[in-house]
Amino acid sequence: MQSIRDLKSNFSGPPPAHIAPGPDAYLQGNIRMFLEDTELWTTFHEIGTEMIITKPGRRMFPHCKVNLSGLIPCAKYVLLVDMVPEDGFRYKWNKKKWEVAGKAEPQPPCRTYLHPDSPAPGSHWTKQSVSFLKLKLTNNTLDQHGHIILHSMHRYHPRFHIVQADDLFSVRWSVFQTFTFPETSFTAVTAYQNTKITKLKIDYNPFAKGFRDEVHQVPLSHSSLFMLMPFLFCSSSHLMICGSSDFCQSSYEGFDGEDEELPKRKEEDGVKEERYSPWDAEREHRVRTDSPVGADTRDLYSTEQLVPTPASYQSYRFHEYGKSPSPSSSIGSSNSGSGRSSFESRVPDIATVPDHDSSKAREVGPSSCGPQHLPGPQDYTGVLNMSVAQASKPGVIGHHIYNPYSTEQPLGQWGSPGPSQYPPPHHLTTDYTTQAVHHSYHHGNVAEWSQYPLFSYSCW
DNA sequence: TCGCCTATCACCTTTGAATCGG
DNA sequence: ACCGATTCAAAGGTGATAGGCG
Repeated sequence: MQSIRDLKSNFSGPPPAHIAPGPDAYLQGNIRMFLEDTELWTTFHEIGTEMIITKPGRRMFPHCKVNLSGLIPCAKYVLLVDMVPEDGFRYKWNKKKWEVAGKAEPQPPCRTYLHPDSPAPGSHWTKQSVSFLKLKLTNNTLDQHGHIILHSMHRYHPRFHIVQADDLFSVRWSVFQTFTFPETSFTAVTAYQNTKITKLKIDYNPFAKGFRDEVHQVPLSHSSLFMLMPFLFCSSSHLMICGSSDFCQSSYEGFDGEDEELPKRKEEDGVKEERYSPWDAEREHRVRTDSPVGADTRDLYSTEQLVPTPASYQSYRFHEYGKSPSPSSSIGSSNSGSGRSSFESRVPDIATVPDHDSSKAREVGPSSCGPQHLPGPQDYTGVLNMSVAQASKPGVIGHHIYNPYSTEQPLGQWGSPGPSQYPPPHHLTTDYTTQAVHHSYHHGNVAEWSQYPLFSYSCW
């Protein structure tokens, strides 16, 4: 068993010379993405992460922060994040636990958050962690600020896309990779439902410091918590062995007690083996019973690169993603190195809020790759619309085209796709903690692009 | 009545400009 | 003139709360 810490050391930096592949090999699968603050995410996930959504937009906490490696230093990349519904349900908080409250509402306008540094050379993305701090969530379907629009009382998880592209013109022709982290799933709410989540937010979010109870104040600040990360990783690494769902299945009631110790004290328990999401049990149940999608339907890894985490998520991954409509399927693509799947596309509404961070990115000094020309703010609105038009031409079909969504599994997956819509689940290697599965995505069908709005407003 | 949403509030952190001293 | 450290105010993020709405 290998802990995430080990994995990090294994994967950080460029590949060793003796296995050093050519540039194409970089494209073929050496890109690694690691979620930072995994302990914090896991702490929330164990209880059932909730994210406040408001009309003006609310930041996430914890916020998404990732480390990247395996990028070509000289090549430019674009980083994107979108939010994928976990399932086709609406939930309600009933007596200290989440319950299904019916079918999900129609999908809100789909938006993708573009990291303000994009595009930037690989050296920029890899030299430091990449933060999506300023990503905001909103429930305002008429939002004009480029925030990601979600439905309250619905469950989502962020999906990270990295695209090798010199500019946003070429994003859609480029190979992209998608990463998800199971512990980042959350329920969008307009007001916190679980008081334990509220406590965690207050304890760990510096902006909420004013609400901390001085008597029971957290001894560890957010930052100091992660000073202990190596120890915490050691503890949690035990939990990676989670082959059977029975082992990991939990009773959510275990978290119901109001005065229960917060997970921040988990280091006291050292090797607490039963760490799980409160969703696990319910998911398992739903999969077997009332899931409208079907339990064993799709190849989750054909479209997303699930990143192993220190916690025990494996138990439900197959079930979860087997029924989850989020990732698209890719018939015949999958793990064959040359596999190029054919996708119908759904064009995301790419948007980001103006951010001074982008100016920081442009301050990146010249790298060994020679002068970098990080573009200033540009109006890509027309740019990408034009790209859509061009993409519709038959002549460009052969290009690698970015396609986070497919209509096989459109992002608006609220309709209940029949099980036959998805190929059988792909069988993973049993130990995927040692090597992440890589997939590149390519467009095959671009005709649909024009159906979807792209940059309905300019927010650069 | 209930569940959810929204506006407002006080408290806090973050950020950047202004100032000062070496 | 330059640079780094410090100070301070404005901007913005936070959960709590009361009230509105269907």
